[in-house]
Amino acid sequence: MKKTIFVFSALIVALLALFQLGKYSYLSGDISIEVAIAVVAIIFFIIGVYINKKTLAKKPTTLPTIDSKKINELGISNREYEVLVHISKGMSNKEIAEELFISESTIKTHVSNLLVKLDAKRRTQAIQKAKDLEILSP
Amino acid sequence: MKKTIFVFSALIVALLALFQLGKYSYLSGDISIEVAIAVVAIIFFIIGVYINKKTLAKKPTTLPTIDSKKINELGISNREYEVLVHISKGMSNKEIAEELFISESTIKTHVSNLLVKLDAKRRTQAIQKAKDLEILSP
DNA sequence: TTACCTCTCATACTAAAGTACCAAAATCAA
DNA sequence: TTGATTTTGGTACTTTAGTATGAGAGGTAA
Repeated sequence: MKKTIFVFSALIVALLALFQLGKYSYLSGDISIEVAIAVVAIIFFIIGVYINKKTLAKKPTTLPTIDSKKINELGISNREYEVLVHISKGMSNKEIAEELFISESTIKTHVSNLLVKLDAKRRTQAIQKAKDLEILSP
Repeated sequence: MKKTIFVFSALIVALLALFQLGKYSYLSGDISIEVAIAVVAIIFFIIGVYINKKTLAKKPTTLPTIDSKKINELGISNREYEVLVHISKGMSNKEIAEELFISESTIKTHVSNLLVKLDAKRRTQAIQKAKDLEILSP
């Protein structure tokens, strides 16, 4: 909002400056009206494009939020979440174990706990539910 | 691209028209130069905003496209794809079999074929690859 | 220190998942 | 109708996944 006010203030100032330029060129005849208008047109066209780009750039609030509140609400621990992420990448328990330098048994424990906490019967279902709960990026 | 050319052509025409308007107002003195410039500024500002909105509106090419070309390229049949969709929902082979009114053996066959065609070792990996290939909605 | 939680690991078992190989219907294009 | 492809199904087997249970190590708050 503050930026918007600032930008429009700048626009007004620019307009006033151009008025003076217009009067000057009109009186002196140094600059043709065509050129002045063309310059004004180009400048404001660019300003229009720029402002809109700034505005729309922020707009995509299409929540790519990898929320952490629900993770705590579900009682999912750090390690468990880490395992969950690896599962969603399509890794096997063995591969995850090697990746995290712990035994496959431990992974199985984490997975079992995850399934309970996510109320899922399978790891594939856990992936789905986790994404629905926005604790995993789609 | 064609539209871009069209728009800029229109812009040029508009500029030329404004030149004439400028000359006319200059000669007749009916319209002050300040007003003319202000009008030009506003018009082109709006044009700039409009064009940019059009451009950026298409930009979010966040293809929610459930593409079908790659499905054929990978040699995935209709039934196999149907099974793939159910897998991505987190369903077990047995559940898919009941859903599609066919035996679990058949599902296993389809899944095996899918894994080969998607170059995956596990169903979870198949889900990931399928989404990367944009044959499954994220 | 006790109580509690997280992380770790193991064993033993059940249940899915996946592979390999084969083969009979069904579908479809030539 | 022939030939190719898809869909279906089975058996037998191997491999992951997942459950149940128990337990030790380390950190933390009461």
